[in-house]
Amino acid sequence: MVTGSPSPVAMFAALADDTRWAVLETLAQGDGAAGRTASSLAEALPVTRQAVAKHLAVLEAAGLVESWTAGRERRYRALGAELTALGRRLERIGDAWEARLGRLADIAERLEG
Amino acid sequence: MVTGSPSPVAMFAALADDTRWAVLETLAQGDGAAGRTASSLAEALPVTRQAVAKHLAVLEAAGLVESWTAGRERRYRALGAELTALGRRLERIGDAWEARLGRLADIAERLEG
DNA sequence: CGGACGTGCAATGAATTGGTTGCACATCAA
DNA sequence: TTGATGTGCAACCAATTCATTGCACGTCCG
Repeated sequence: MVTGSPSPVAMFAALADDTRWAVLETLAQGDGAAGRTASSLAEALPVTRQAVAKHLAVLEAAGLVESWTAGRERRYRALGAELTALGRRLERIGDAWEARLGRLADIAERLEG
Repeated sequence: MVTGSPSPVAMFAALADDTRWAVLETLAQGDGAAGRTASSLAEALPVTRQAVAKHLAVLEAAGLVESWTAGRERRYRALGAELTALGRRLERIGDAWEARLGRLADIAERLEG
């Protein structure tokens, strides 16, 4: 069953932890296409394999990571496109807030005048 | 004392809560320049004034909200520009991950060919 | 087959979080 | 001055989170 795209809030929660960022960045550094296992990641990080596995589960639930089975091991890769999409979303919201504040209007006026 | 710009992780933590988003959006809806008080926000939300005050403190520590004193009350306003900057940061990281994966190279090649 | 390796699940524990109530202090207005 | 209003701080509680250890199950290889 394909779970609908996760809520932004769930994504932010997934990104609100230093260890999780370390997992993500370690994951993104390697050869993405091949993927990496939780055990392999744990060797490069200061936490246990089980902790990494939990973080990967959170990240996958948030839609920021993808996983597949390869024999007796499970491989993961980072989904940069999802991060990019989330970033764009934030940008638009922030711009809307500033626009409402009337600042953009002032700037436009200044540019015209 | 001006605290250095808060860490992105702290910002994500601040954005990882539904009530906090409700606070932020209610704050951004009104006349931003005038600001709104915690009490005023609490009237429009299903939590107590103290809960709203705590959320505002978290948001301010994360650099997403600004506050100032006006007589006997404290007024807050949302800082959309900070949100926009955070969004851009996310975009760039996501793009870098995808680039490392070699997909952008493939796409470029396809566009050239 | 049988051992080694990789994974997943459950239980546990310390720390953090989101929310509440209660109270004390400051400020504006009648 | 006195009362009403708005804040801020502290104590407390339930729920969640991050990380650990221990164990059972599946899969590859000699």
